[in-house]
Amino acid sequence: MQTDSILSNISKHISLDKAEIKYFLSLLRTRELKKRDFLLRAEEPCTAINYVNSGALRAFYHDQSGKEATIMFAVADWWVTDMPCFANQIPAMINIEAITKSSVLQLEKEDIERLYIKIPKFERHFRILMQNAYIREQLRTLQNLSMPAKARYKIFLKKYPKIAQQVPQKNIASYLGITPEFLSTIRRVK
Amino acid sequence: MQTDSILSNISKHISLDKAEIKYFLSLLRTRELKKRDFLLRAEEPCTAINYVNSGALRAFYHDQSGKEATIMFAVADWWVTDMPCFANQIPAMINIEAITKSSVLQLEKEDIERLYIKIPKFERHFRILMQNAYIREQLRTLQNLSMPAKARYKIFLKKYPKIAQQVPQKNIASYLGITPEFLSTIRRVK
DNA sequence: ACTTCCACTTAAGATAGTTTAAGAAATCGT
DNA sequence: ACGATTTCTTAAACTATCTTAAGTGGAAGT
Repeated sequence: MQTDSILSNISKHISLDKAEIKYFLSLLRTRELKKRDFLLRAEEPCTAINYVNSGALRAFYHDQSGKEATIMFAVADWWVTDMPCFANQIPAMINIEAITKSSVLQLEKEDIERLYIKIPKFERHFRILMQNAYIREQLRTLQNLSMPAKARYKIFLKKYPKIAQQVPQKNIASYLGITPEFLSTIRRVK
Repeated sequence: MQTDSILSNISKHISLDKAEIKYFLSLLRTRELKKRDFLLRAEEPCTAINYVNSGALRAFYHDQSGKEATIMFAVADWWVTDMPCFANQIPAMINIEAITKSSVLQLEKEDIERLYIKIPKFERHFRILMQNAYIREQLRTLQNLSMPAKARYKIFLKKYPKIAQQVPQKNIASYLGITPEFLSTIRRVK
């Protein structure tokens, strides 16, 4: 199991001794995904939170009319799940699909709850992760409300240049909340 | 100082003994706001996180062109701050204004950091708050991307009926990301 | 090598939301 | 209780973004 990356992710916020590291790692399970495999499908139970070791994934919502809204991309060193459904143990609303061959480490809901009890420091780690996720989402809301699509696209390119190269245009369009056709016209006129 | 409400807010997630309660309360400072007073102004340092005892507040962003985007409302039993700026100790981007006469309890950044060290259980409390805030924002993003204004308005009314009654229409419009005029036409046709 | 499929582009017509302006209704200060 | 301000509504003209449709090029499958 590839564990260097996740341990360095965690050591950004808390420090663990050998026994704690061993216990933590014992809770993880590797999941390998080929391009276009689903890590999670809507309607299924969402039981795990996932750390991305390598590759790129996309979390998206499929509305009644079949239109897709991309909630987030996740590349190496990101955590991803359907948080509303993971937290409340209800069926997933969103899908998570591998855009490229990917490798993730999964931590099950029951195990993370045990982890919080056994090693309370992890509350801090995930408090900081949740705080950062909240901050990111809030800034995104702010941009969605106050900026036209073109400005949002430029910010996206600046903020996530790697992702912009790894994923198809139509996914970026659905992240920005516009159609692929309209993204195309935005791109035409620099 | 009114403390019943905040203690019951905290006891939803963690339990404190007498000494811990005493210490926690010693860190709080009451702030009374008249209607239209600002709890925080853009550009100023954002040093505190605020718990709303009573009243109603609105957090909003003012873009270059002077257009307002309402980030969130906060009524009794909500926590509010400019989280990006609070977390990173940079000048505030948003304003927080009292919509009605309000009373809040403030917890300073340095104090909350001390609190995390002295009573680590609070990491859990704020982990859950941050997680809920993240979930709320993510659902909002999803709605902003995949629904027209009218559907978003209906959801807003359903989710926050109290707020809908307490705040002016134009604020709701700026929360939804539309003009007050357009909100008016949406409301006309039930 | 050929076919099929999918991503991306372009363009025309349709719709959701904005802007401007004006009047009506509610609220505020004195 | 009054006038002054602010909020809400209505309507017309305008703009951003969507829908549909058609065409191009590249990737994948056989």
